[in-house]
Amino acid sequence: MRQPDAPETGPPKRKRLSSSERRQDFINQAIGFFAEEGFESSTRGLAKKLGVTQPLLYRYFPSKDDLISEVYDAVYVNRWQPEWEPLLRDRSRTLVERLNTFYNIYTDEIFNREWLRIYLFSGLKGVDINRRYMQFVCHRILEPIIIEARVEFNLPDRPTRDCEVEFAWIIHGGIFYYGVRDLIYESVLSTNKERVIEDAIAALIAGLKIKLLQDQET
Amino acid sequence: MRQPDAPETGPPKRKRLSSSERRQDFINQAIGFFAEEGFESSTRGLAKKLGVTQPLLYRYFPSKDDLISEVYDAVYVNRWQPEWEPLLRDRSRTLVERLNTFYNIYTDEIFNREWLRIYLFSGLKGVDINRRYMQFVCHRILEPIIIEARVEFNLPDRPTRDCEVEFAWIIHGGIFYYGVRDLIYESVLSTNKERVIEDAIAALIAGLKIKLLQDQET
DNA sequence: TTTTTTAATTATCAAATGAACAATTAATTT
DNA sequence: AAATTAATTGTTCATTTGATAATTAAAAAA
Repeated sequence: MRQPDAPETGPPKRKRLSSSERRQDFINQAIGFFAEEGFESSTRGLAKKLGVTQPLLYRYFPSKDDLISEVYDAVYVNRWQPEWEPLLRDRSRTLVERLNTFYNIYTDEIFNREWLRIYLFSGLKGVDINRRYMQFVCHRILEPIIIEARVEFNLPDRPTRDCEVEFAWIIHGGIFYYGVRDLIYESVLSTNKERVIEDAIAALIAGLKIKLLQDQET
Repeated sequence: MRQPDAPETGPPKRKRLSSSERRQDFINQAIGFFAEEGFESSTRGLAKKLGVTQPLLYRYFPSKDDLISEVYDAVYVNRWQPEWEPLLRDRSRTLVERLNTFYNIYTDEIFNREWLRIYLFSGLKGVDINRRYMQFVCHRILEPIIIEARVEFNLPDRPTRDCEVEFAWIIHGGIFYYGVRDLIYESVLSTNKERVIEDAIAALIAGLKIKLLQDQET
């Protein structure tokens, strides 16, 4: 039912954005929508959340899958900051400092409901981009850490070993899972992220030291 | 089209199982089905996998949600073996031995596609049983570990601190995430589970030792 | 055997979904 | 004021979904 005497303020008229603005807005909000509801959810539901009609979606994306692809890109590709990489290799600082700094800003970026849920949903869907992201983590984070650790401990350079990377994965995965417990499962005891990361990094470096020295002998 | 001259073998007539047999079979197979397809998947798809008609499901379960509840019970409740608990507290063995034994048999049970995917799906769905399971892990695994560690290091008994439990969660979560990477994401470097667990436990004990001694001072 | 019970099927319903299109309306630019 | 185009309304069509009612047939009881 219409408001009887709606004055100049008027009802919310249709907003007309430029084609590119609208498109970007769709992608941004689609992230939030699919993160909450899962990728199986309807385009009608999405349109409702967007505050537009469902046919409009098809003016901007040929199909639902195309929209989802753009969501993946926005989450996986566009959120990694290139300046994070040299940070790990900055030998003017101790390894502990570097790792703490890195994991704090890295988790500042990915520890939010949206990112984590998109990650988990896409992982369960078995999409390829998920596997590629894990390789990315391996090459851009874990292997550099091991190389830097070897320098820190004055050990000769050599390729990383699988079990060394797996150990780094244990800590990295533990930190990641802390974020999941905090923001998805909402069952975390201490919300002092910095402290948790500090302890995890300490265990990572201590563990790596032992492992790298062991591996040295063989 | 019917087979023209089907002999005595006959077409597969409807199989009539006892009520309880059929019901149990439904639950067992539903675990595998929902683990693969997610809980949003149709009861028709499930019935097809079961080799029965879809309405038959509703003779055994009032609704889809009721069936899903039974799936949760079968996965979360019925797979924990009570004999695992005293194992952690058996002080006739060193802590390293106990933890390695425990995590090897524990992961033997939960590291399979079914269990892990049900866990991840239900976590995203936000169902309560997931949170309850995490509390279970906390009280039955992590806190006992910390208490046993304090004994191992000859420290006086006292209640566990949140940040100690969180540290144990980091390692536990890292191990869990190793299983996810292996069986869900299928991107693991070393499939030597025992070795990975061994390294993780070593880091857990070493990390706990430092933490517990630190916490002692304050 | 005949009767009774009940497991399982067939046939459906009402609502929701996804893809797609035509015609219309209205905000912005020229 | 005219041209452009963003966005809406309205609709179609084929599928899919959770769920129910009525029917059929296999096994157990008489």
